[in-house]
Amino acid sequence: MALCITNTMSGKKEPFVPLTPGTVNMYVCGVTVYDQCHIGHARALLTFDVIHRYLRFLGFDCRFVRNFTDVDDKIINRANEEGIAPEALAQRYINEFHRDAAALGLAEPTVEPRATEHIDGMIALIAALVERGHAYAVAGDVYFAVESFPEYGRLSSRSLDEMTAGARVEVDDRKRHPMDFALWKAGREGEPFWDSPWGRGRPGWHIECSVMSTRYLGQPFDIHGGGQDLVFPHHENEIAQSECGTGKPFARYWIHNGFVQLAKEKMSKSVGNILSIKEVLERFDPVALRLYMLTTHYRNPIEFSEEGLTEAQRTVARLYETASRAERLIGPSPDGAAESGPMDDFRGEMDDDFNTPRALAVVFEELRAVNRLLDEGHTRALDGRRNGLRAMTEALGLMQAPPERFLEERRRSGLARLDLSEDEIRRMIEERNAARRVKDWGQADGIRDALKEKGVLLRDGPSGTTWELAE
RNA sequence: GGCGGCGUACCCAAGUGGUUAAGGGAGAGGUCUGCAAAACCUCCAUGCGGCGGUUCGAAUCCGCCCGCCGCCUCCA
Repeated sequence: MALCITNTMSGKKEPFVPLTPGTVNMYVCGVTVYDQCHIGHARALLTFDVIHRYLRFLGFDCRFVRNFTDVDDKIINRANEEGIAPEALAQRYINEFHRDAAALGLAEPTVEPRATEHIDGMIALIAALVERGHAYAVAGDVYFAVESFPEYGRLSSRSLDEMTAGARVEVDDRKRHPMDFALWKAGREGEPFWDSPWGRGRPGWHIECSVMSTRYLGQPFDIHGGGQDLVFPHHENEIAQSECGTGKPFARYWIHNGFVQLAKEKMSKSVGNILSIKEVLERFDPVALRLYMLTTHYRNPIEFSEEGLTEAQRTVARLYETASRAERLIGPSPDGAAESGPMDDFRGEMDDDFNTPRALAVVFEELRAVNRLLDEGHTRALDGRRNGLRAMTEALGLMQAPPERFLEERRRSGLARLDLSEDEIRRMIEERNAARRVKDWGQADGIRDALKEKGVLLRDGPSGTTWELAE
């Protein structure tokens, strides 16, 4: 089965055929850098990280561009409030973004362009639009004339009439049509500006993505992605600008991820229910967050759930413990050949519009199979299955560190939150094992309970007693 | 008002016309263990918001109703 993708443009699942065999060009709208990223951003980031990883897993040479929008009204307003330069504010949040991205374990994009580095390209595209009669200048502003593009509204499947009827559209006499949008904004005092044929000013919101995507990927390119909320107006406007400016089609497959909800509600500033990535990662493992996100299909809404994250945390430990057990028994061989049956199943599910919930079902079945073989000490059969499990979890970005190192790190960071040292735990385990040797079960169980009270769980195995932290 | 999505077991969540409705968690029983824990094994929805309809056959298609959510304004 070949890869199929639900294309927002058609609303249907379509076989994915890249423009150039073996290569995928993908652009994903990044963030406007004026504030901390929240878990809604995390979902979009993780969704496209998994898509990116999976495309590479399939062997595609995947060129992945994710931008920063670093000139915008919100940035200017926020910078003014803080009394600092917009550039400084943007840089601060670009730095913050990079920290979050690293914490989330995102694979690096091929290019990470900034809007302010592409002003020339934007001016050129706007000039082309004016020349072709798709845009008009009014007192230093330049607007896109939506009526000049019959296809306008196709992505979001609505017509200009539907958009205007009863919609909350601001009245602006300078616009020819209420839905016309700004390509270029005349500069005001105290704002960043660039010289242009229409005077000093700055770009409108959508033009930067039209320019940066095609600058690095050509036009048309294969995949354009982003959050569901960008379908209209952002992506609709990008299409209008790019197709009218060049006369060529823009992006071929449109992918949009669903929202993160908080208490059944969309997370938004106005509701005041924002949860930053940082806050969440202070309490939950990034891999657990990733796993949790993947348990719901990327197009569906997902509820932020403490219970769900805690459960995911447990599952991540299970995954790494099994991988670690296997390494101890048969050694590491992450590049070894994988058992083909389960891998085919996994690919079949992922090929079906990146159906991660089903792909995870395969992962869990393999996890059980590997544990069974481990229990039986069946080393010969183990190798292929273990390699397969490893390959699947790596393709999803769930396994990014050697298992033992991950578990060690997890213990260390968890321990930092308890008033207990590793030595102390070892000492108590020693004490308990001494009691066990003389069959003083009361004393042994007492020590175990005391540790459990502190959040340390003991496990007696044939090769001694190990411990782990409760979630 | 216009456009779109969702409602599946105690919880999360796939499945969108056809043998037994994935998977995870919880729960029950079992193997192992001094007892636990972990791991493994077994069980756990004749039913998929409700009511009609189409069909040999529907969670899956159609209609109506109920409930929830998103977009139409900055938003991942």
